[in-house]
Amino acid sequence: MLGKDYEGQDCALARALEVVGERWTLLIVRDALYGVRRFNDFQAHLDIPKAILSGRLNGLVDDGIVDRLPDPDHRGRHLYHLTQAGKDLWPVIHSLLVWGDRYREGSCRVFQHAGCGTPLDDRGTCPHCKVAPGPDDILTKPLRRTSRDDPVARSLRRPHRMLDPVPEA
Amino acid sequence: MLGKDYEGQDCALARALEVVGERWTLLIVRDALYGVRRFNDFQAHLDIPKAILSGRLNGLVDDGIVDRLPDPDHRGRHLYHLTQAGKDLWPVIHSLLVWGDRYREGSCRVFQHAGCGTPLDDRGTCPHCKVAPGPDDILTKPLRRTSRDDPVARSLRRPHRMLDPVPEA
DNA sequence: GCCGTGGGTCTGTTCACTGAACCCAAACGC
DNA sequence: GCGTTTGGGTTCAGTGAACAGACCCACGGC
Repeated sequence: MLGKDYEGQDCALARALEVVGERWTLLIVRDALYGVRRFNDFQAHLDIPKAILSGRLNGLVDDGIVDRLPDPDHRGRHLYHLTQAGKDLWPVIHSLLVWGDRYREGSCRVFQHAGCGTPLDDRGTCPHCKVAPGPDDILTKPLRRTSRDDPVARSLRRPHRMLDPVPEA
Repeated sequence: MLGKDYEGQDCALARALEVVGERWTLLIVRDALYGVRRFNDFQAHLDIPKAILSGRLNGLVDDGIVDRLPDPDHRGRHLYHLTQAGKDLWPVIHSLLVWGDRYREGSCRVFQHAGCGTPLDDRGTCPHCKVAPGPDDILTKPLRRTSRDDPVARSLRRPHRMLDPVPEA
């Protein structure tokens, strides 16, 4: 995107959008929250050109949203996983999911507090425990079968805890 | 943006980003929440090329985020104001503001519940009343002087209720 | 009539997104 | 050993969006 910055805007919103406002970036963060960690899995699940994915992951590493670690099972490969700053983007993703669910198309997933199983409300809080759990304390499961059929989509059909790594295909 | 859609993504997040994921769009919605309604005011406050602003406003009207009404004071001009779907983007804006505040730069504004004056917490709820007020029930005021000096920025230096129209320059 | 202003549209340049091709190192089949 | 596949990229040309600036038209003031 030409000029991804918003120089003149003295505003925290503009600063946040400079990091996550580019095309694909929030979808990558969403997948990372779902537990995707391998380059190939992102690519398979997002249908994103490799050059763009590579650039976005580098940018997210530079911006401190994601850490790049060597993959212990495969020399020369990497695992990308969210930093605390990345995990703290969950409220952003969740509020967009809620809005899209209400005004565009029904959601395909439900999110519930891992501690008690209660579905989260629109503000991301557990109505039972009165807390706003972070992603590592949330279970998600699909509401319906989606149209995708890649290895990541297949793993995500089973209920699982957010941030839990998706198994290798 | 070439291909603003995310066809293969069967997900409410992708649908939401198809509406508000383009450059400038969320900043326009932010200004609309602050009470900006005139084409010229958006342009002055955002430093956005007129062609882009025109395109974005048309897109937002098409997507049902904004209504275009004739300006009763100036024949031939329009006022853009948020629909309910647009006002419901407030949680998205707020969560991005909170994230940008924490990880990028300190916020320049504070938001408080109009009913009781209590500042909102990070989830957008009023800790005193235990409700999540909509934008028409929120007061905002600047925390510090910003670097901008256009007519809209000057009006926004005074505390005011969100969605209240900014006065004509 | 003339000028200034609001709200655009048009134009040419720059630059990001895209798919396809290419590359290299490691793992695998035999 | 050797050829092939796979992962994780980089490079390339084509396309279309973003941008600044020029232009345009309707209205109001004088």
